[in-house]
Amino acid sequence: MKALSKTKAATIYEVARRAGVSIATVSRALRDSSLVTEQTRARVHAAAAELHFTPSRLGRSLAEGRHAANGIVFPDLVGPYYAEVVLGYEETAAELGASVLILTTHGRRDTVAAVRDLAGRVDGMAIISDTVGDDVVAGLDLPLVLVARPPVDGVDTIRTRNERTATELATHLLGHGHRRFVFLGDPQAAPDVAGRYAGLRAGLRTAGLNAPAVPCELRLEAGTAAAHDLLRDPPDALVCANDEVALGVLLAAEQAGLDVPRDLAVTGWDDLLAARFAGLSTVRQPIRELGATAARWLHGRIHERTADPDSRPVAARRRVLPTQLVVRRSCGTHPPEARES
Amino acid sequence: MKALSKTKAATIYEVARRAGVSIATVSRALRDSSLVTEQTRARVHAAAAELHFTPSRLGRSLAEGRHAANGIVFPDLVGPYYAEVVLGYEETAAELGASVLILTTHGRRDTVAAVRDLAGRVDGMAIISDTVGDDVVAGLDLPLVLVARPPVDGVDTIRTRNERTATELATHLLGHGHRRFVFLGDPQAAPDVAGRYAGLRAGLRTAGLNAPAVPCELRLEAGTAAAHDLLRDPPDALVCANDEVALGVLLAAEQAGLDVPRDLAVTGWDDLLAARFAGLSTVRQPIRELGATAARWLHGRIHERTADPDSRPVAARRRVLPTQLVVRRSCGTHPPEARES
DNA sequence: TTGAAAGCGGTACCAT
DNA sequence: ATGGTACCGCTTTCAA
Repeated sequence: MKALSKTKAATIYEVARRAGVSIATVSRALRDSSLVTEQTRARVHAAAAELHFTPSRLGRSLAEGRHAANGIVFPDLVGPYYAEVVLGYEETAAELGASVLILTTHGRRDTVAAVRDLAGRVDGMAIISDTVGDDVVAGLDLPLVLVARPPVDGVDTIRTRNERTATELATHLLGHGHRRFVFLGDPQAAPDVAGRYAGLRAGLRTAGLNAPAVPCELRLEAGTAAAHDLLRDPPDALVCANDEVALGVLLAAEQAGLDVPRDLAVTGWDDLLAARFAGLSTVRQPIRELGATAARWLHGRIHERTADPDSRPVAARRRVLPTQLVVRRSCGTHPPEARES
Repeated sequence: MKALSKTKAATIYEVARRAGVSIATVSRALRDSSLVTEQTRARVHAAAAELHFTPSRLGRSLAEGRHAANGIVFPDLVGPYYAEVVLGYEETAAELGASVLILTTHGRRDTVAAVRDLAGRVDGMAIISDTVGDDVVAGLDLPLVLVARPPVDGVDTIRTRNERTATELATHLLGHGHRRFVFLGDPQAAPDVAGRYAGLRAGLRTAGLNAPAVPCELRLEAGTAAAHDLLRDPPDALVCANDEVALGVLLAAEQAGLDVPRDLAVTGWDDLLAARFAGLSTVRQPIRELGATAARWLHGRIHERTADPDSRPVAARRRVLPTQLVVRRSCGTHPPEARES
């Protein structure tokens, strides 16, 4: 019969009694306040150590009026994309002394309630992509950073470049001689996708061309399924909303006995690890930096009022991080030196 | 001069005053206690709505003595592996009403302090892989689940099968006629890797063979670098600790002008998306289920004491989830029907 | 330098 | 059914 391992945690009162001082003094000593004698400081630390005392976060947060935690809301974590954003976010948040709470909205029943609940647990939060509507965002009463999502009045927003690079991509594909284009993805579904489609069309317009958009979920299987139909009468180039879709298309093309890029050019977006091995031409984004910047901005927003309550609020920030075309095999035949392995 | 958007949140006291009742009644009404008149219930709800009142999580948690949040500790989120675990974990935790706090230990200075801090913010936590030492685990005074990590006395542990499937893999490779093996990975670095190496050796032993282990980080670049040396005198088969390493090897082999699997067989572990496109033979694990189970167990542990304080603690649980060999091109030439695309 | 006490924002027991 | 009030565990002002 051993003693129970799950013992009740010691409180500041017990430490105080053991050290023979008041709780106020314990608090000061443990926070290295300069108003404590070295002697008492030592006594308190000793008592705390003996009792394995760790201040309760709840008590502390309640008294301080802050959580020392930030939230991040995203659709899911299936592709590497969001994982990378979260990683950059957590890393930077941790450096700045904030824990991170995550919330995925994908298969959730009441997203709005979940987001509101999260808002009650953090000092600020990042909202990625189209996870919650503008009205909800506007109604949240805490520092916010929008990531890869259309701006909302008065809220900081950070994105990666979609349109311009998509236009570049279009130009590149035109250079291969492709004329019949199809965009595979749903511009309605995500702002990023909308931007890519818009950029593609802008690029094609210069050649007097256009491309229909075939809605498609951002998953590999969806890409394969959509391709099965499209490949009966394949276009010259299939521009996919992201790499997962494009990889699905490659699979379907192989099954259909089509050669990429001879019979059909295919491009993606994100530069997943798999894209490299599939020889997929795609677009690379500084995803990690996206998350890191969000965390940094949030930290700034959270502390700016505290630091100087009289300072007028800084105007909402906007930033667009550059993206980069990655040319591989799948978009058309290139002279060897133009290719990247 | 508009009013500040960041207004101070309303408290239960203000709602009480506005509704003309006591805070006790507000609390009851909002939690749908049956001891409140329908009339007052309505009045309170109205007052709460007018003030946009949301109960403070801190106040609530402090009073209830629980966070309604779980933690999860993992090395990083670079590969898809941990992301998938976290995803399964968050999904299930959310269903069970718990928020999720994440903590990555990778580039962190004081891991132990960070883990202890996290412990103070949650009701229970999952610890993945070798992120913290046994002593620290044993010292944590809250419900815990160990994931993909050697058991610690009295703590629940869940893993995926390594040894047995690695032995299967060895047998399969021997069937291809391979005799000279090298294991690429550091058995010291992670318990999963150790298990895979042990299983491989067990399998080779049946043929009177052995395989040296060449330490290597679990990253693609590390695989490429390590392969550059090894490929001067290539073994028959290079068994890699995970897919990222194996993919790095494939890249190196291509650069060296070696054909896989003719000149060299290569295998990985994890079945990343990229593995499929690289034709890499590997092992698939129910990663998501790993995280989901951890969340479920944790929920059970957290609530078992509360539900029935007199119940004797359940013995530490152990579970090993099955894994599955995925045979593709890279391990050797197969008759077509034995292959999986 | 130290202590007493007033919050922080709720929950739930005990009366009425 | 409702109100008063004692916590929950800490920080911080105000006095001494």
